[in-house]
Amino acid sequence: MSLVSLIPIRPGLEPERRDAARNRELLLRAARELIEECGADGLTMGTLAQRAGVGKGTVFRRFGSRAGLMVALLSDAEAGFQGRFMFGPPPLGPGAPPLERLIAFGQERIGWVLEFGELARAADVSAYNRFDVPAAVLWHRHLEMLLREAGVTADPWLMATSLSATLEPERILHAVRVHQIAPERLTASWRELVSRVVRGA
Amino acid sequence: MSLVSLIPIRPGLEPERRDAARNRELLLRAARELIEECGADGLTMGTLAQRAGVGKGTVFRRFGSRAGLMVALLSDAEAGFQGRFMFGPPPLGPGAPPLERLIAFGQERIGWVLEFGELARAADVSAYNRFDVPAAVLWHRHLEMLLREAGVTADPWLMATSLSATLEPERILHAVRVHQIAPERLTASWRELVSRVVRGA
DNA sequence: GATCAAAACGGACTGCGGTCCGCTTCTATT
DNA sequence: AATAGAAGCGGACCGCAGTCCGTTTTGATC
Repeated sequence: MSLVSLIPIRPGLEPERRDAARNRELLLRAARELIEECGADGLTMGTLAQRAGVGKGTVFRRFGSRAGLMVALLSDAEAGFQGRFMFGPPPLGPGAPPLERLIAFGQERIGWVLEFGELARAADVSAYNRFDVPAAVLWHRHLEMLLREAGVTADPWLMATSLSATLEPERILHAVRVHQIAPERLTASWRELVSRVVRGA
Repeated sequence: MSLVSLIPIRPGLEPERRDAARNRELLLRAARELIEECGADGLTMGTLAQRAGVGKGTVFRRFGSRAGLMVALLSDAEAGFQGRFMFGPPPLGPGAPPLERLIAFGQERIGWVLEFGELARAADVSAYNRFDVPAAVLWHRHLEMLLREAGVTADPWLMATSLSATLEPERILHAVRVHQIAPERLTASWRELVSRVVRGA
């Protein structure tokens, strides 16, 4: 049972009852407040319901799960990132050579993780379909495309998978927080990695 | 608070009271039975305690957490794997050129994941310190050493991290089970990846 | 404005992982 | 054999994510 299919994604076109819309706003606002106060890990669904003044069932009806809530909260940050690497100025956006774009992608993503990583981690939690969340699929496709453009013919799909794995929030946060790795060192290593993968093409 | 420090690891030398030893055996046996019957995801700590005929507190005293139990159950499989890549015959063990050993390591590990992956996934679960579990640290060090031997001077520690990320059970199982990727394709891609990383040295 | 089915609501409820702490069992010491 | 205190035990207990289902709200239709 796919997580995605359970969450009522709102493309903004289908009808939504007024009480539903009002409660969505109440919940998102309350969630942001609570995360501000207690951190993403400190947010519980019960507290959220209470703070928003709705029942717990309503929270789950809206977001499907705790992870779903986090995904919803992340969507702004994700949309910004997606916009930049798809339509923004080079070297992140189109226009630069693919290797440059790959390097910039990793650099940007590492910065993004450092800013929104805790949320992203909370959105990750569970099972397999973590990799099938729309945003993850998009990033993966983007990397795969850049690899192809850069002339990598050896299974770009799996290569993109490996590169994605390197950029996972869990690992990056662990490196920075536990092993005190400086972000610049992360980006330098990413540059090395993609350079070698592409150069070997 | 490190997970490791909470789990009473038994190097076999410290004393262990007879009742404790007996209960450890009861619990491990019961756990294997339950996993046989319900799968690793279907094992609950309460059921385990009941089946073993001990209290729930005892289970947690022994293994610290659900993840700790899974680690204990994995230890045999892990020990075998560790022995092979550290002391076994080439190309996995010492004697072969580092690139060969890197390739063999990934291949072996992919096979290992396909066999014990579900357990490993259950042992992973939680937080940051997932990467600081002894076995993970050992693998990481091994990869780092091989990279150094192969002449990779650009931040072998972080390169080893990227390679480890590629071999994570979650991703491999996802690729195989959801995306129907054949194991041979995984190993081929791994070979490409390490070859490029090393060749770029 | 009355009607009605569908949608949304809310909070009691379940099952889980994990903790706590008073009680029991061991073992080292004499 | 007696004893003392450390190590281990067990199950009631807690907080959490997620479910269920009787009740309420909504808005389209007449």
